[in-house]
Amino acid sequence: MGSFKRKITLKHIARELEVSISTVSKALKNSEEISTETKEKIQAFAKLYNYKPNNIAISLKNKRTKTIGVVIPDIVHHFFTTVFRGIEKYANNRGYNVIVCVSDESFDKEVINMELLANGSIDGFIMSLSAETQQKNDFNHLKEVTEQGIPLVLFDRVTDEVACDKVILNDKKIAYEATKKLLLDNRKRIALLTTESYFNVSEKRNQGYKKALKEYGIDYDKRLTLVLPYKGVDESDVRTFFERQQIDAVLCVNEIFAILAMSVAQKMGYKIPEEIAVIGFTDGLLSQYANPSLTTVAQHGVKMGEIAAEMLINRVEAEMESDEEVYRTEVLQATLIERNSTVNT
Amino acid sequence: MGSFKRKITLKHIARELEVSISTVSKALKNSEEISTETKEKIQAFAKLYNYKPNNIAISLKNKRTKTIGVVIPDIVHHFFTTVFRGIEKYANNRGYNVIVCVSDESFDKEVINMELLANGSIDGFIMSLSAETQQKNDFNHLKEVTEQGIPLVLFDRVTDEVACDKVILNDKKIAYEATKKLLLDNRKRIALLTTESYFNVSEKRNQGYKKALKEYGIDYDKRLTLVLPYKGVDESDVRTFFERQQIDAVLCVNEIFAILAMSVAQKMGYKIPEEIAVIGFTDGLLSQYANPSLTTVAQHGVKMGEIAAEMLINRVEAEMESDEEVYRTEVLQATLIERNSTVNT
DNA sequence: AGCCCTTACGAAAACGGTTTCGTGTTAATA
DNA sequence: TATTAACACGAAACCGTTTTCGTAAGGGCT
Repeated sequence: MGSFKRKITLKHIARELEVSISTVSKALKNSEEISTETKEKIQAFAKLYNYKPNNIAISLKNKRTKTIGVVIPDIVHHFFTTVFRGIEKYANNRGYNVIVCVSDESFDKEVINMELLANGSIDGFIMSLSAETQQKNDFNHLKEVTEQGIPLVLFDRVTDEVACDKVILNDKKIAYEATKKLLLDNRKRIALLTTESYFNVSEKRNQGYKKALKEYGIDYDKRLTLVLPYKGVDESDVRTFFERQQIDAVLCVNEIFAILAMSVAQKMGYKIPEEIAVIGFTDGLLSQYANPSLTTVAQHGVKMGEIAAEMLINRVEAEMESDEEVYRTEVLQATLIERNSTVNT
Repeated sequence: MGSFKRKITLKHIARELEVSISTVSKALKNSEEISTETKEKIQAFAKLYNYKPNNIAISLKNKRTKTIGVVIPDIVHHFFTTVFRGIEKYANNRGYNVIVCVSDESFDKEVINMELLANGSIDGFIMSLSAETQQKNDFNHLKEVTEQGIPLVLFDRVTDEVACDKVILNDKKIAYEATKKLLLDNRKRIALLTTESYFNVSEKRNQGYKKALKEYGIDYDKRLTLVLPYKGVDESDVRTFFERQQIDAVLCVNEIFAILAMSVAQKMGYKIPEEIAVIGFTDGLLSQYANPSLTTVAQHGVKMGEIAAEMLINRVEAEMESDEEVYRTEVLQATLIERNSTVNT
């Protein structure tokens, strides 16, 4: 049969009711200009046929799409989905839609996706840098976007090279505190499982770790730091590392490293937390359901997403392009959630 | 200061080069109609000023947005993100963008989101029903969408009430096989941890479970079935259940139930898999990193997403609305991944 | 010289709205 | 009765493209 109720437009209503398109438009907006009688007639008709204005046409007219583009490195990832949830929630409340692109940690995909969206599809970007982008240190695609006047908010994986609003975690401080907690528990040989230093968050966490050590008079021993790839970690690497070094605690820059460390330690016969304490980052399902449950740094992704969305939408709607090129960097306080992979002091 | 490189349009180019807009448009499309000389001039200029056609305008003209709407119940959820990844990957390859809405398991949010997107923003929907929608059994919002001629593909949580393409798992069969595996291992008292039966996937899995039992001459004992809420499970409920029933295996309809069952059983002193074997659904991080690692049903979310996207885009591009109202339901074969929560036979 | 056919381009409509401005009708006022 | 203001509506421009159709200019032909 084909479809019946094809979308109806102003033109259809106008023709049917023998008025002009402008009259219909005004009537539906309840304009004072139109007589009550006509308005009622038009509104009734519109309701009957379930008229809804075409978003695309409105976008074209207003040069506003009411949608924001989110570019993240990975979607199957607790922290990012959590941030996304915050973005989506806040954005929806303010009448915005969210369009997602996944860079897959690839520079090229990031560039392509952004170029695609930057041509009118969205009012602004919220993003977290891909691994490759951080490694290459090439941010021209971001700069181009901002130069075109498209607002941009960076979160978590940010860079100083681009002038825009940012939302980050106080990574250094919380890593410092986590390490301190281990030190207070009289741990002396604290290992650090981290990623390549071009990840600015890892770098910050490393700094916090070192700062705490220093404060407690312990020399940084680089043999206690294990650098792992961000994807596809090999368990045996962790095992070798644990065999070579004597260790009584581990600080990990993410959840997977933590669970892995714990698992390997357990297989080697260590008791957790008695013999080896473990602290991770990201309070995901893994941390909650691990055995023992993981002490971890909660990154408050939802909150971060909400803030990012708020900053972006405010920027978008401050249209008068107030030339207020004063960008803010919002720093969120992470919190340490103590569970059973560390002893409770 | 403000921004320099504001987006340039055909009109700008036309004015600058003193030609008409149509000439510019044609030149940029390399039309034969335009002289080589003029084309080169225009193309050079366009390149110099980094001209990119405005997506919104093109969408309005073509009545095609090249974006698809995805509505899922939850984003912080391994299976859904996995499907999303498949959708995104396939869609991007065919030049489509993806806009996501999360229904949060709420009927109202699902309706609102769909209405918002159905007004021209997208070319078609891919979705999985929210819990509430399944419970209410109200699918008018879906029907309206399809009646408007907007293609729709349902995945995983589907319904017979709506005529459209679907992608599902052979839930019954795989649950049957999982149960059979436990039975072959000589387990006699197999518990089932499931959700309310209005979740059609749970219902199917329950059926598979029962079928296997029957086949092995074991009467279905409803006391061995524990129905849990889909969100916010209370660990003590599981414990009480385990205390009341003697059990030697558990089949769980999702990963969280499985990890929980395992954790409670361990706390009660049971050895896994020797005394109690556990099988879950969804091969996520939890299953992989659990201790012992979880035998689980891999749902092949990426594949499912790809298929859904393919079906949708084909439908969208078959424009001639060939009236071919022949809808397909693609059934994916799930596979059982055997790990250490069951004994290897 | 007159005709016709290319060639190379422009005008205008269309997509579906919003909005400014103009105008015919009626009623109130001088 | 003539002037004017209020009222109710329509015409048209505009957002940025695409595309159809029309046409001026120029060349080749008889």
